[in-house]
Amino acid sequence: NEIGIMAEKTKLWYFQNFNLFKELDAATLEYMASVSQMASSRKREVIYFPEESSNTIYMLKQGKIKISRISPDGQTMTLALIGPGEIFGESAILGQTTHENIAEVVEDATVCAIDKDEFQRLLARNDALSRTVQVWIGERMRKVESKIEDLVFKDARQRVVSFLCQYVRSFGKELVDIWEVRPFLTHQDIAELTATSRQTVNSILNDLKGEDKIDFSRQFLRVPDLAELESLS
Amino acid sequence: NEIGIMAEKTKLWYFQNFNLFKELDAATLEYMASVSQMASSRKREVIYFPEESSNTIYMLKQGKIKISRISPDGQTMTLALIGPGEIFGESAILGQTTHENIAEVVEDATVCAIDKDEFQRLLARNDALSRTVQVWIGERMRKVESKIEDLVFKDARQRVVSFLCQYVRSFGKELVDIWEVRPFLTHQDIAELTATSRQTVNSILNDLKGEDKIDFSRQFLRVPDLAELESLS
DNA sequence: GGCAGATTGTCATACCATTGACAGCCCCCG
DNA sequence: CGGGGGCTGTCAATGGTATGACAATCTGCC
Repeated sequence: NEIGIMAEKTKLWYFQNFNLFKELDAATLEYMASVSQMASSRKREVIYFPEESSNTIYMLKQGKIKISRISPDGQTMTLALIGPGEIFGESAILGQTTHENIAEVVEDATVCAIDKDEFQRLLARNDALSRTVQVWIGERMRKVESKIEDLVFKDARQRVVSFLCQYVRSFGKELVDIWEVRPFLTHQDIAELTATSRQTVNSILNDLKGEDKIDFSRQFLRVPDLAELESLS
Repeated sequence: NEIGIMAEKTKLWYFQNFNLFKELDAATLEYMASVSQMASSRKREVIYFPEESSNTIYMLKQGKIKISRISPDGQTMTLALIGPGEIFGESAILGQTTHENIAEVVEDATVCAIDKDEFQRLLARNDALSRTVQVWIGERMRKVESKIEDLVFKDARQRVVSFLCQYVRSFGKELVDIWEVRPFLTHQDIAELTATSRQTVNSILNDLKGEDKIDFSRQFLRVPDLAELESLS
């Protein structure tokens, strides 16, 4: 990893703008800045591997991270995409001693790392933070459960549509009634996120383009009517 | 629900034997007993429905509960089976205001209910409990993620086998090298737990019986060599 | 500016598992 | 003790999706 140690002030500034920590007092933020480490990673770098011991909590300042698993025979599935302002590696504070997932950078990232024991101590001392983290874990749980629901109840097309909507909502911008995200993912990435095959993603995407539900190139994805698209999932 | 209010002493005794609360001090246990309510429910009763507001944490003393979801067109899938000593309805402390799942009794149960705010207060005051609950949430997260893994990587047979192993390990007893659980579930139940169809479960189960990997009737399930069975999943 | 590697497009084939339909069985309840 | 509702067994038909193969296209890099 290409580690760049940042000045305390920069880190503090980052924390102040971290939406998860909005309600924390200045002293706590300063303390967090002092015990954490900030680093930059480029696309395709891996933050942690399965089996690695998990003793760090990560906070993503910018970029995108994907959390995935690989089966014994090499198939890959992606559990989640992490965006700016989100935490990952949370299994460390949830009693797991080793990682079961792989965290890989998909878009050049700035990541802040904090030791899990240090974080535990903060949690114990700070009720507001503790509550915030609880809610955030709940959010993660909700997402994972709804992923199961999608896998069981929906077919490939609905899963892809459902993913596109979430993707646009999480990472896109609304510009005069049209939602846009950039850069767009490869079909392979989407296949791993939706538990389908590359070829299936390709044909679904082109069908949707033919129906004018979406427009895309390798650089961007645009959705003229997000509500309409969501109704298809 | 057939509610039987129990004497404080009985409730206290229950908590002392609740494995999640092993490390708590006597005063905390007494307090919990005083603010909680114990009730009995019979098979097929529902503890909570989707959309219902979630403001209670439940602890299961005896029996079995299934946590499931129903799709708009009526298909059912089961996320988890809860056994004695486990908590459910945890979404309440994870910031969800309403339930998304349905909790249904599958084997006559004794359930202890505690208000979520009361529980939050306990968590804030008691670090040991807080940590215990964190770890337990982590365990739940691990199970849910591994359910996704099964759905994506494994075929129907492997999923059923994998479920049988978990089921036997969680709810069975080892008697002279043979594992046994009773009562056994219906094929429909297993289908909902493994995201397959009733007919598929039936044929897989009979195949396994033919290969002498398992033995079962409507009353029981026996596994002569659990390690061997596990190797098939 | 052009070439190599990655990505996208398209098709035919194969197959796992769902669906529906129906017969037989068990077990409980009247 | 007999009937009926739920559960189990079995089969044929169907279909959604994976897979493999290959061509066309793009993109970044030398």
